[in-house]
This record gives sequence, structure tokens and C-alpha cells, in this order.
Amino acid sequence: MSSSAALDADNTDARRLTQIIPENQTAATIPVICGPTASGKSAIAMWLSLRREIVVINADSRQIYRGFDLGTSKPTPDERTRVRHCGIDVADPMERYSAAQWAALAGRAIHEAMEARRIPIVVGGTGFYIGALFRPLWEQPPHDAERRAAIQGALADHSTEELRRWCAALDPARAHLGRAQLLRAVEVALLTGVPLSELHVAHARSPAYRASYLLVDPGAELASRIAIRATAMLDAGWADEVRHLIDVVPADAPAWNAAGYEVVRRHVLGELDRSATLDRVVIETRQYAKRQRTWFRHQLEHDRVQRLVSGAPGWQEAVDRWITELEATMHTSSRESRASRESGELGERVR
RNA sequence: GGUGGGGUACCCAAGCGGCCAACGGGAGCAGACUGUAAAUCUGCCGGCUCACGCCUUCGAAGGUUCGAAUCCUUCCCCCACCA
Repeated sequence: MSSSAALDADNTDARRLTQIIPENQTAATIPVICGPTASGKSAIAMWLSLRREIVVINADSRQIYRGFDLGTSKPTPDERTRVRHCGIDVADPMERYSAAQWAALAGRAIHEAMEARRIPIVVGGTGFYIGALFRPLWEQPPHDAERRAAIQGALADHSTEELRRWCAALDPARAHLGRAQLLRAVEVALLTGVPLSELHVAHARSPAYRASYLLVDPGAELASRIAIRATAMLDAGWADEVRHLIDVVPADAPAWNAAGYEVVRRHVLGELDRSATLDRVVIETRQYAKRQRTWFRHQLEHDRVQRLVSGAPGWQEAVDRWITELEATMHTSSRESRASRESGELGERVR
């Protein structure tokens, strides 16, 4: 299949490819509200819901889990009654969810919303999920599940450095990454006989939608917002929620690794007092927010990003302008269709 | 007032004559990221410098020594116990 040159190249080729493709086809532009936790994304979405018929598509890798509510800042039942939300409570805490699953779900939800003449808005802080929607993961062919499980089992016990050495041999382009990525790279290379980074290029997929990002971030204020929110979550009974979850969810369930949950669990078990718990939760949340900022700073298609300082004077107008513009092109994203819209052909569909 | 323990970089903490700008941890900063992503990793982290390197640090001030965060003296401050 590919030359060894393709093997050595990192995935920038694949990325460039997927970015170019939408220019030539009619892919709708979907509004995306993203940014670090506690930046006020949901509030903006709720504000928008008062003005437009919207469907919120949640891009949050922890809010997908049933039962993990308070600590993940899930939209409240009331909010979910008022506005249709997708992507929440779709997985069992024991399930290992994936970006691909989410992207598929989101794709369907977007399609349905548009069919119903509602505006789908992707809202969330899981950059990787959002990326998987607008820069799809490679097309993974069906594989032998048993063999895969056997390989995973065999790899699980090895040290990170050992995995790094395997990876350097099997797929050098990925050998600098983290443990989770190394596990995946080695697993795929063993399973298919082809390096993952090569598969990325050979089986690249084109996106069904394009994005228009509203990157919200309150700037320096984020730290205090996180502290205030953490306090509120504890006051609202986060510990009680965790007390219950301890009884019904196994300790090794993927859902537990949401920021703060481990800390609150130790609080519930009496290992940490409330003050130490709060401190630690705030720190972990801040660190998470920092990683999100790094992601959004570098991984988004820069020319599709609009920044918004949450809470800044005039934010309503900015959001309104943003959504109005998108609304106009919602069902027509290519230049051709945009042109035809002006001739009145598609004008009604948009309204 | 007496006795003992202690004061180390943003915090905790090791070091107890040269290998010390000083182990380690935390916090912080920067970065990576194609099916675990609130995850998983990487780098930086006294100041100046691209760098060789230079400068200022281990409570304060003196002293001993070729050389001190490390030894001596005095002083200041904390903690524990005894009064």
C-alpha cells in the first residue's frame, strides 16, 4: 500500500486531506460552542435556546455516563426538559465509550435536527470528540474481536517504556505519545500488520459537516469560576451522589476517572476532610481546563474559530451575530448553494 | 526562665564540608494527541543567556577553611516539653 515515506510521515497528511475535502462538497456548517470547563458554554447554549429552535449536542466524554451528574456539571433535568440535549446519559459507567461512537451519535443527531428544521449546536469541552466529528477518525475495517481482546490482554501488563520500545519498532511515528496511545498503536499494528499512522492516511474519511467554532473562555477569571462551581457542587450533594455510586459502580469503571470523582470518593471514605477535598477538586479541574485550552489553542482549524470572552459586555450580540450568520447557511454550505440561496431557491428552507 | 527540636527555592521536603542552583513531591508554565481524551504522555520550572557561561540563593550577621546550605559564635523567629 503506502511507501515507507508515508510510514515515516506523521499524520499531517491525513489531516490536510480531510481539511481540503469539504471545500469541494456541500457540507453544512455546524455551530460549535467549545472551551474549557466552567467557561459558561452551557449558559450560552441555554441563552440561545430562548431565541432559536435548537438542539444541543453535548460533546462531553463524562456527561455521557449515567449516574455521574453533579461532578460532571450535567445540564439539569429542567434544562433538559426545556431544550433537547443529545449525548447525555448514553452509556453505562462500566462501558468504555469512544470518540468514534460519539461522532456517530452526533452525526445522527445533527442530521435529525436539520430534518426537523432545528439548529443543531455542538456544545462541549471534549476536543477529541469534536475533532472526531469534523475531522473523522480513519475508517476502521471490522476486526476479529477475540484476537483483539487477546492482544489487549497481552499488552496491558507491560510497562510504558516497554510499550514505547515496541511502538518505536512497529510504528515509530507514534512512539513519542502517551501510554494509551502506545497501547492502541501497538495493538493495531499487531492486529492488522500495518502501522496505525499508515492506516490514518490510507483510510482517511471525509467529514460530513464543517464546523464554526465559538471558543468561549473567561480568561483569568476561569480559576475563580472553577472554585465557585466546585463549592456549589459539593453543597449540592456531590458526596451523596458518590456515596451511592460507590455501591453500584465498580471501582474500575471508566466513568470514575472524571476529574474530582476520585477525590470525592476518598472524602466519602473519610480519607479527606471537606476542605482538602475542595482544594484538590479545584486543582484537578484547573489542570483539566488547562489541557483543554492547549487542545483548543492548537487542534482547531484556526480560520473557523471565533473567540468569545464569556461574560464580557456585548457577548449576547456577538453570539447572536454568530448564530444568525450560520443559520443563513445552515442547510447550504458550499459556495454554489449559498449562491443559489440568494436566488431564493433555498431561502424558505432556512426559515 | 530552662531543656530539646527546627528555620532550605511559590509550598512540602531531602541534603549536613567540595560531585549543590541544591534529591524528591506538590503547585505553576509550555507542548503532544486519529476509536480510554475530565484520559494518556513529554519538556521547563532562582535570575540573565540561543548556548558555553555568568550572577544571586539554603533565617540574619560575623568567623573557621583552598572551599560552607553543611563546622563555630552571636542574634532573630517557630515548635515541643519542663518551669
